[in-house]
Amino acid sequence: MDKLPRSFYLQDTLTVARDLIGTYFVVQGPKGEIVGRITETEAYIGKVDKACHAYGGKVTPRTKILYGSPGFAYVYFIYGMYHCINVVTEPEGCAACVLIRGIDIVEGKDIASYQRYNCSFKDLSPNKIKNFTNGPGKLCMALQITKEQNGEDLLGNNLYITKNIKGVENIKKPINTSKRIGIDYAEEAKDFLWRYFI
DNA sequence: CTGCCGATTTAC
DNA sequence: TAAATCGGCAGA
Repeated sequence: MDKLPRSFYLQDTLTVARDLIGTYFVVQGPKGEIVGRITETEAYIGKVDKACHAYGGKVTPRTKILYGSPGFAYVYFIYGMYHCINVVTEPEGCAACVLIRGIDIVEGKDIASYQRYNCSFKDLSPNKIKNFTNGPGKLCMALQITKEQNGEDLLGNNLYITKNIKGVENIKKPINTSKRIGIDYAEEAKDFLWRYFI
């Protein structure tokens, strides 16, 4: 189990977004461990990106964490009912991050299922399984990630990412790119191919 | 303090 | 296609 080091998050944001695909997101929650293989990410880079919350150097209480050290969680509340989790990238002073948009749960399915649908995983319909954690708000619901986790160190013990987990082969699949989702207001930035997925 | 809007999800 | 639902932020 190699926890990704600080130097990983220090890299260029597009590199981090691409290389996070296929890694394992681990949450030690109150009810136990949940592990999900990352299948979809998006990059946000404040300096040049009108879709980023910290575009143009904007500093607010919410965006402050983005300017800090890499390898910390940026969790924000959206649409009055959902949370999204990002990992902060690049050196301190650069507001940039990677949004985790999709995972496949490989451990702790039942815990996640109760947190998302309030029932056992075995009782999920095919449709619910398909829509289990294939969106940023969905996966935060399943992993019970809220603003409690905002600012949490991803090199700590509660929340981290590993390259591999024991007993599970990290199969490399072709990584696709596309425009990012839900940012049509962002002018030229809406066309950046900063979404990565398998 | 007021008012608008959103890096979404779900049901119809 | 539209509703749900409220914190964040800009502007008065």
